Amino acid sequence: MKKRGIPTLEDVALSSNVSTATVSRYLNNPEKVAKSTRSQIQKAIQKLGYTPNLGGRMLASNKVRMVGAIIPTMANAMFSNGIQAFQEELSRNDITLLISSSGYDPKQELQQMQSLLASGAGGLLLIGNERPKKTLKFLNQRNLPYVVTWAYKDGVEGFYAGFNNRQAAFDLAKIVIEYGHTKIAMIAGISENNDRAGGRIEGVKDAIAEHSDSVRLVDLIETKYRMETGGNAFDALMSRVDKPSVIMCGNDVLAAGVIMRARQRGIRVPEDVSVTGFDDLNIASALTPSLTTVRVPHFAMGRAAAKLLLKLIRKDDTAKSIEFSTEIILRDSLRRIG
Amino acid sequence: MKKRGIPTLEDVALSSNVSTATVSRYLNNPEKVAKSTRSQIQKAIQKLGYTPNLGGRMLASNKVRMVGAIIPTMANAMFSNGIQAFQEELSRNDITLLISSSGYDPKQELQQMQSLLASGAGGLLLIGNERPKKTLKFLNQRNLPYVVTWAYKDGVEGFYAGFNNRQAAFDLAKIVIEYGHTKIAMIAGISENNDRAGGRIEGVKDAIAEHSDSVRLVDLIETKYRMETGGNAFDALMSRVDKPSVIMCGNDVLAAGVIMRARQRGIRVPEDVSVTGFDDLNIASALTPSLTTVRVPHFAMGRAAAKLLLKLIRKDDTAKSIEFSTEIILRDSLRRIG
DNA sequence: CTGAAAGCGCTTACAG
DNA sequence: CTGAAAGCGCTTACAG
Repeated sequence: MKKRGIPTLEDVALSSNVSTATVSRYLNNPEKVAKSTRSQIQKAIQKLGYTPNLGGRMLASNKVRMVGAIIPTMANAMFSNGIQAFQEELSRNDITLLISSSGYDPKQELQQMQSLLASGAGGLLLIGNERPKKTLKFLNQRNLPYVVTWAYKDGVEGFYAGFNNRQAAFDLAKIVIEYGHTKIAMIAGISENNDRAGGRIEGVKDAIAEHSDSVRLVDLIETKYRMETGGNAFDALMSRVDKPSVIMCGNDVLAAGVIMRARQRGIRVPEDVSVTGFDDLNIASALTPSLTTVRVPHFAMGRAAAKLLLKLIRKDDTAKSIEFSTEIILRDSLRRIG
Repeated sequence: MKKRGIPTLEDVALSSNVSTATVSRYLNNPEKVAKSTRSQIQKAIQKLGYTPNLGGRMLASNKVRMVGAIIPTMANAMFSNGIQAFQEELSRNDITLLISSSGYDPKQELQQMQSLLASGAGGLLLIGNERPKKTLKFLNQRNLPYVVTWAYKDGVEGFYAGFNNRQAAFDLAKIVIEYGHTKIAMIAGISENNDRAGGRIEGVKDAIAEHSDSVRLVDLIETKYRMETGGNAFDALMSRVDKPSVIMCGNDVLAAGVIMRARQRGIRVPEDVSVTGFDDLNIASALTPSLTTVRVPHFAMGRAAAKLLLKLIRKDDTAKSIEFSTEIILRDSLRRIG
């Protein structure tokens, strides 16, 4: 027992009159050790209070014991449920989750990536598909298994457990148009470096383009996903001469901000203006009026992402991207007009 | 570059014409390396995409590089902001966060604890103060630094960065009583193994006890922190002959469920019944009516917890528990009566 | 079923 | 300011 008094594998070997190789075998593949030897070792471990040293293990073997996730933010509930499911699935496989946040900043994301790798991550969960060449090069160079979630792209290399933001927003916008709305405004997330926000904008534009004779995009404001900024954008929109009949929001947090601000201003939703969200967070059903939004299968997605990542780590050939479908949830904040 | 193609410190040394010792120094104490050497090494690291190997580092030195957090759940926004702040502060100190969730189950908490330690955690963030002897013994035996948050206890061993749930609930209940409410019902979280939920219940009871001649606790329902269970509890309360004039909820999620269900039932808040929450999540201000609640300084608390834990890890003598005060946020869901 | 030995990638006195 | 070398605790072919 060296300096720090912490018993090592060697101490166990000495104390049980076998080699370190045998103790190691006992620890990792007990069935490869004779029964009588097993109990000797077991006793020695008990007596010494031995616990394997992670550093030694990591260095000597190459097993993945941890994976990392980098999410834009833990504030708000946007990613909570997905990450919860991701972590639970990892835990079931005896893998620990390292987590960090990037604040929607690609530079920070790269930095966090490096730091997670340095912390032993043997795989990564990333949000969205848009990142600088430098980051991609790093990932590639390290040959690190990773899964992209919250987004989905067809026919592209890489592995996804996500959904098509553009399609989902398109579907919702089609319904909005079908409901008779011709003057659409959008309050979106900031699309730079954020393909989810960007995709949602594109989806709305696509739908409008299909009805370019009658429907138009009155205004588009990009802003941070916060209730307050959503409220501010709402004020800006409603002070236009050319007011929208519906405000499509890039997520539920923005929509909550809009609905709250509308109440403060005495503007009625949906009588004076309709509102839609995206995500179907808890908040969506709790708002007054309840929010028409897009339901994203956060939980299933997080879990699937973990399973996929695990397969990649194990070099399982059956690893395959999964696209989740989203669902339009019609509630009271969107009304038929015209 | 050995087999797996992952560059090692040696590769960097080779590529920059210095010894591994110097590269290591550059990594750990750049100021001990000549400027010109630094930039050589920097270039090589860039070129190779080198990231230090954790196993090697852990084995060679004894520095703490990761700490773990075990939170009851990541679903909902309850802990999100606190954990976000915690992680950011750790990141500033080059420490990675290992995270896991216990589902409010003490057995799982212990298991997660062991697994986080086996994953290299050199310190722990724990929520609340109530845990089985077995868990405490384990913590003690490992002599592991840990900080308790979301709770605070005076004159007890251990380190806290939290607040007094009982006092906070007491303060809110006093105001409720001052507003003229005499028939109080409470929908609380499940208090078994949850001192935060328990403390909030006690606080309300304390306040009622001070007015036992005029005020009483009509009913107390303990349930999971979910909107739906909150709604169900609301139904149960409003089907009583002896209806409460106010429903104090153990947190904002429950309160949101109550307000939503009330609307569905055609029961007006606060005209027919007042409602209060706890936490001041985003949702609180977005509800209609907006929710009277207790504001918890999640962000400051998470950050302080990280700083405290870091001090404990560094064996800094100035490490000291911090108690945060909470604030009553008066909004529309609570009205004066009588 | 077991052991001797090489090696995993890093840090750190120790010398210079 | 820099390098040679020992050593951290484990796993794993390879022999036997």
